[in-house]
Amino acid sequence: MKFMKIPAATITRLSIYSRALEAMVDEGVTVVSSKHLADVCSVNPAQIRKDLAYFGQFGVRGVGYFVKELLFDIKKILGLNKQWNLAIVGMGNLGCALLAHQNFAKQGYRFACAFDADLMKVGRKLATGLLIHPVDELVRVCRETNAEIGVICTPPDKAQEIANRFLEVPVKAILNFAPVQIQVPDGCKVENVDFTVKLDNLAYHLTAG
Amino acid sequence: MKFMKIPAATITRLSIYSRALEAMVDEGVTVVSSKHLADVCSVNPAQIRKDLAYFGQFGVRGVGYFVKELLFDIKKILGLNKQWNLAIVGMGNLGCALLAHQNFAKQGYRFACAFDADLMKVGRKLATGLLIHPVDELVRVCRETNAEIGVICTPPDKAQEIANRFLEVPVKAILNFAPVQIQVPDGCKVENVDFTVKLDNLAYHLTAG
DNA sequence: GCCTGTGAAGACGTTCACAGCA
DNA sequence: TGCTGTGAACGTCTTCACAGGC
Repeated sequence: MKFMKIPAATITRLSIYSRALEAMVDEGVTVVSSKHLADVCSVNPAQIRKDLAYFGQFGVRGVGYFVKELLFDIKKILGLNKQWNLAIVGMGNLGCALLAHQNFAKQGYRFACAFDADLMKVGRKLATGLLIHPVDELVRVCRETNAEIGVICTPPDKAQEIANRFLEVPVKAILNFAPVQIQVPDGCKVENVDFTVKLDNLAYHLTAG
Repeated sequence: MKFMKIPAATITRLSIYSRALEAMVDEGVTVVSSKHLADVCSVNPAQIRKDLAYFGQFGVRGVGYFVKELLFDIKKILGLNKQWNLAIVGMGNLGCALLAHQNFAKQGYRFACAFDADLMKVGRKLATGLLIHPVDELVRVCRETNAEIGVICTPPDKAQEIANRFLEVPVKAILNFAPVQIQVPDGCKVENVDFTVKLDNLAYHLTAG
């Protein structure tokens, strides 16, 4: 396949495929067809083949895909063959829950440093042994700990300011849990995680759909 | 505008517009143009006008939109002119953080009941005064408390089972925080909130550009 | 002049359908 | 025969460009 633009949705699906493949490895499944993987991931089989085709040829005609190999290849495509250092800002309920969450570590994400604006929280040590730094030290500590991805768990009115500090580091990828659209220049990528937006979708569905 | 299918993305954006409009109300802004709102929401102005056009005419030519009115209309479209009752399952770090989170209440979402499989947690009262019920009682308690939207914060291997119980109630909308694709019949809508997928997107961006 | 509302054009992503190969 | 890989067809969403109206 020629060089072509890869849809953002393809990357999202690759991530979902990898999750499903991991489960299959655990279950001892060794070979999977696009049809079977499609059923598990609730997508069209052709979609899976096309998604993979952007990056090469991974299957065997008449057979399917070898689960372990495909998982390895997808993780490599996504850049998950290394550990990523996260910097988290805002140690409220949500921030602390994220730190304690097991899934991150399992996927190769590691919290390298934590920050809060509240001086009552600064200096406190978290269960993981991580120290809470004041926001003022964000740039310095992020550089020292090689933070590559910023996680924003602050109230919405503080999110842009934190993003600006991340840009200064520079951190070029931000996971934003605050319900605002953050403005960043090209070269920095923001992903938003917004529960309320999802809930609103459900409310709309229940109301109109 | 004729009857036409409304893109899912439109609903998501309406939710984002409403957030921006709320901020504008707080700031005392009374009129906004599609251009201005577009800047704040990082979208194309024509997109906003088209999104709104699916539902009617809300603006004044040569002027723009009245902030308060537009906010009211969008909330009505989304079905946010009522309170929605949530049922949450899985009172781990994340589940508890969600319960404590302020944003839900502010948008008209209310936790009506909570569940956990761990019998050590069952019977405990949460800070909000909400009692943790055993999962066995899900169907009954959801019916009694008029739960309309189910929130799944369990480990992935339990998510489908919980979804099945929700379907029994029946709860026709599910917000799923577990990193698996849940299978549901038509008539039930699932929205997934998956941090790891978002992080994988960022990792890919940092790796491949 | 300015900004909304909207048909038409364009870009993009998904699905089909079949050729190619084990 | 069975399943992948892929160009072509299709459908959907977004953007343009301008008519309509304050």
